[in-house]
Amino acid sequence: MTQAAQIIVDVPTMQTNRPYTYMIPTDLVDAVVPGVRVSVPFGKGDREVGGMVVGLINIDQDLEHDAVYQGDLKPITRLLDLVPVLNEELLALSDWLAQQTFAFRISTIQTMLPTALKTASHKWLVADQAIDNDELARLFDAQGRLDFTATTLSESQVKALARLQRLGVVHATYQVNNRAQVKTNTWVTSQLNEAQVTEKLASLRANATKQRRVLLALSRQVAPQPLAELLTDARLTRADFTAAAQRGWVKMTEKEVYRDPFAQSEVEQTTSMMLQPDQQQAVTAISQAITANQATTFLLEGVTGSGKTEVYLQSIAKALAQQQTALMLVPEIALTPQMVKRVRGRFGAQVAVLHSGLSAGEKYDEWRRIERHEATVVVGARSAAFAPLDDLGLIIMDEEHETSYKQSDNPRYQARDVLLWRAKWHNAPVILGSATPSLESRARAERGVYRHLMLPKRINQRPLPPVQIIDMREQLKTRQESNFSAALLTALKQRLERGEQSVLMLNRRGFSSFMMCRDCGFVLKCPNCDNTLVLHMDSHTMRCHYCGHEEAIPRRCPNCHSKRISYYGTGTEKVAAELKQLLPTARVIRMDVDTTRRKGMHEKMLAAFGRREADILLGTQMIAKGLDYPDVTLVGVLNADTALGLPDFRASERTFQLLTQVSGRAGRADKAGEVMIQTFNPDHYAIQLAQQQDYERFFRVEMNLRHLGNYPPYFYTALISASDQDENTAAKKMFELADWLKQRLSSSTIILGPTPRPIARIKNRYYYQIFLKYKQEPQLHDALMQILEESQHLRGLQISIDMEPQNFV
DNA sequence: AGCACGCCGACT
DNA sequence: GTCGGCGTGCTC
Repeated sequence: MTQAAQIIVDVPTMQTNRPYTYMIPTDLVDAVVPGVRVSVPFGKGDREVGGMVVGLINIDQDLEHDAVYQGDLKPITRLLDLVPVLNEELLALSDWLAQQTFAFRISTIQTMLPTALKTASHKWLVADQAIDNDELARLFDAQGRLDFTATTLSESQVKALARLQRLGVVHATYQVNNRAQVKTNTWVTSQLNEAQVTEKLASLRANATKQRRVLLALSRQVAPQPLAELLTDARLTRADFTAAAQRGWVKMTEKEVYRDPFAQSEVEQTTSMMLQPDQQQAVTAISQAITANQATTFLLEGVTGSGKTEVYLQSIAKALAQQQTALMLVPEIALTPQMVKRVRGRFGAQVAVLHSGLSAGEKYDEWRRIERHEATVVVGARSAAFAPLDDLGLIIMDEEHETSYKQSDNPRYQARDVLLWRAKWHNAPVILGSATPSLESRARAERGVYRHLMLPKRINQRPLPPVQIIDMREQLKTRQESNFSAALLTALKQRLERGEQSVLMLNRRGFSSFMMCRDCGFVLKCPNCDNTLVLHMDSHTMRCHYCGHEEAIPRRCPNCHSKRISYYGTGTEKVAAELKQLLPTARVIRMDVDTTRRKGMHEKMLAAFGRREADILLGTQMIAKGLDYPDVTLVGVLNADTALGLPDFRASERTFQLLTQVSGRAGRADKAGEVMIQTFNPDHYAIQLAQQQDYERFFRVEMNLRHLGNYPPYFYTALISASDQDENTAAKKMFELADWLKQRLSSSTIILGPTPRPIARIKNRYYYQIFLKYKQEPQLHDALMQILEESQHLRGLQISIDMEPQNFV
């Protein structure tokens, strides 16, 4: 019986998006199993590429089958893992996900693995003969090797090297690197007993101070100890112990350690809290599903402060009590230490955390703790949906309406769908929690697809803070171009006097500072992308957010040479400057993408605000989530409606969710809070209903509008985009495609477009898109697959497909 | 992706 | 004649 391996190679293209069959060398039989990474020769030049074993076949038995490749098989070169890094479940999930998102299988596999386990393939050129060209010869090192991947070479150099290769002067070798670095600590074990130490000490040369110190250190402790500890107190270096090891005094061993992202923070243990009747009902229903191993999906709808987290925690406890594991997703932004602390406070060291703030090494270590069953509860952002937990008993998605759960680039997956798939695999219930559920989820709850659980009351029984809407149109008539209405300013002053804190939110969605000429209306745009350049005060440049193009801030209008060109719109910097003028004594912390870019800054700033080192916290959307400070009695939204102008059918939903969420931030403890929303659209239903905190009404109104507009949740959506360097080619191809789709799909499907994308040109490529709305379209998957396959033959045209897109810009 | 094959124009 | 330009197709 001869076994061969089915391998997905790390070559992300349409043509190679299928398993390849490789021979298993005799010494690797038994070790090559599905889920291990390997290195294989691929293509004419036998360059080494990474690959993932996804299956084994018996070539003697299956020889007659058409499924088996009939040509000669190449052998696997090398094994990168001794133990599978993906289990059966995750391999199956990667397959399903590739289908769902029209991504390459290797891409979905890579997405599931921590960065440390992504292979990098490396190419070297080796000189076999002397190279007569001096310039080229200099590129090679003393061993006659040239790192082709790492060295930047000019085009002419590449060509010259290619000729040398053809002439047989040099040849190429390849290597697949395994980047997984296991961190180890050195431990020192003394090989001497007390008597021997004394004896050695006596016989030492008088000036052998280092040896003396080593022996003294050893005399203090016989048990093995970490080298680092020995080095702290005794003016010794690693070299001294290496020398001691050579003398046979000690034995040095490497012991694997985890990079612990919690290292510095000790958390206080907490215990279950008493539940309100609504909470109790929810926990009971969820517990029953956990016990019965039912893949029920619960929609847990509860206003801010209604105690959703306690329901999560007690449900997790239930799963753990059953010897099962639990997975909890939270939006990246909410993954502040506060949230992690709450989970860790209840479940201690068995909690693993996965989010983008961790280094590659830390993530890898957390991942291994999960994989080895040392961690049984995982809290993480979107990508943690793939945490390698076995035997899942419960899955939770907090703030399920958050758009960050959908990845915006390939593979464009929706974490919620991944969780529902895994729930089915494990027969485990899912909790989708939110104060303002997405219309999609809420509609499913309505139809009984999900079980609806409600937490309508706030735990402390205190009412939600009063919300006041301030009409900025009035404001504009009296005081010009200010970000602050008289009412908000008065309220801010009041808090200052009383020594209370305020939070100000600037809605940056659909909004940024750009340069506009006050005389001719000229707007500065990117020369590559036609996209408006955004003002960056930190670097004093105008920057394109799509291609990274940067240029100086213009002094005069490039169009009419007027000096009256200045920025338009509002960044937090500008607001902060205005605040300084209006309230010179107020201490302000400004929090936005620019000030929180550095790792850990986000937490630091929030902590400083929590310690009352500032009176006002000014920030973008990122401050809307998760903060809970007792002394905040005023929340102000400077511009509630910037998102409403966006060409996006979810604009109202997003605005409503944001305002509702931020309103919940005021007066959570014993002091009464107040919310002020500044807007130019005071009559808009999203703003009105957010003021009344009336999700139910909003749901009805919005559902009605979605129904009229044939939008989700009444219709499914898909976005096909195509780009080409030539605008006409892109447009022409897309019109053909739309026609073809019209023939192919049912008449109930609505095909919108093709239209140029809102930002039609990015990096000198022109974008066109087709938007599909459909109810039932069994043909759709095949049709889209066919489009992707056929686009391979169209040089230059790139097509991408986004199912249920979240962003249209 | 990256490599080879193959068919055309510009040279030693 | 050959060298090398890029368009085309394949990788177990």
